[in-house]
Amino acid sequence: MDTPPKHLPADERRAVTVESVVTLAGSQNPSEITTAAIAKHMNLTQGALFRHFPNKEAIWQAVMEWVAERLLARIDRAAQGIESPLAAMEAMFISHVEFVIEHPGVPRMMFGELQRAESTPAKRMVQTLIERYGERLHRLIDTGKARGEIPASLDNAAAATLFIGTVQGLVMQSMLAGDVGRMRRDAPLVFAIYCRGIRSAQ
Amino acid sequence: MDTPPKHLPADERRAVTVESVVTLAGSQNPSEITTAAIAKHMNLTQGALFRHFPNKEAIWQAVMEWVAERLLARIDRAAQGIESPLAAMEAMFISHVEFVIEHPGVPRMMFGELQRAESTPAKRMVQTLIERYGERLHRLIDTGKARGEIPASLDNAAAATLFIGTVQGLVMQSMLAGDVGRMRRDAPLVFAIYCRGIRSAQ
DNA sequence: TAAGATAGTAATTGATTACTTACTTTGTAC
DNA sequence: GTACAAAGTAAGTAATCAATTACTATCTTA
Repeated sequence: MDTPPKHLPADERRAVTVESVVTLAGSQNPSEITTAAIAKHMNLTQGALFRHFPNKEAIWQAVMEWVAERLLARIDRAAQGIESPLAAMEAMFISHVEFVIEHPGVPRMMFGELQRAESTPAKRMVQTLIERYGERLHRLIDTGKARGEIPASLDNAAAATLFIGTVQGLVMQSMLAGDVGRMRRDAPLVFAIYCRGIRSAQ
Repeated sequence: MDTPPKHLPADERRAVTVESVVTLAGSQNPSEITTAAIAKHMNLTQGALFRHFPNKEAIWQAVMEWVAERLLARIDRAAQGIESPLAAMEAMFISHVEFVIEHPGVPRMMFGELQRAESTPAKRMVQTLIERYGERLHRLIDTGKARGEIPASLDNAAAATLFIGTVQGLVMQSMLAGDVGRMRRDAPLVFAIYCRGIRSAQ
């Protein structure tokens, strides 16, 4: 047992905090994660958190920054070097699903933030994340059209919406079943339907 | 101004309560709807709510029962009398979207309940709602296969998952944009892609 | 090694929330 | 019209939560 040191530098403590929240969100409703629960999970007193974050909102902002950074890096890496846009989209899809399987709290947190009425920093971070995700999809679809893999008549925005919705449908089914592993099995089947939908002419 | 009577029969008061929650969820995070907010919205004191519901959980249960009943009735009515299964699915899709436009709080509440870790009565109600929704889709897809509209090779479960995910994708885009109305415009475009996906052979 | 900065603890605070209680008003049946 | 039940009010209560405070332990560096 190498117990972690009691005192951590501020940036490391912030990183540990973010990871704790991501972990906790994997097994409970994100809106019910208290600062006390976060502190307990990292063997810290509740008040100590506020040495590193001005308030709870700032914790959530940091968490969503972590998510945006990691997820975009993951799908970019997955699509990298794949010539066919449709194949690249499939790689993005699968890697996104794998990311969610590793971090089941992520979709929970994203839904939770989007539901918020006020425009919090965390919510804005989710919004720009999905914006950037959409940009990547738009580029791939355009390339697909140029290469003749995708009919020019396809509505880009609808195709991008459906792509993200497809991931969400999988996530929701797994939340219902309480079994994230089945996403891995279902993902290729569901993507196959999506793929035929955007490939075939109107 | 015909002010509503101060004293309502218990069942009417419960109905008003449910409608208040649905309305409030349209403009704020469901998990942040307090009993005080519900009472204020219906010009009642907070304590009076507990004359009609044993606790807050019971209020949420009643709300989700309302949602399940209304939504299933709506999509059943939409699909009724339509011979072609694909056309029936489109009618279901559109009517579901219309339902969400009328009650933008509904998807918020459903997401919120599904995220809950514990198995509350409200969460179970959402689960059976989606189960029953899935049964209807399965039946339509089977009929479509029998009639030759849909290839027999199609994976029923994946197609059902994607159908629901498609609605969710639309909902999420509208939550992002803060504009439910655009769902009405995008719905036919997105469904067209889905439809080609399940219609075309592998 | 002394001193200042950094990171931690433990206890407390004020606000909020679901729920309760004692009492009052309103509708209705005889 | 009176009695009784149903429905509502107003003022609580205990619990929970984010944030603060006063103090302590631990690093770092001159």
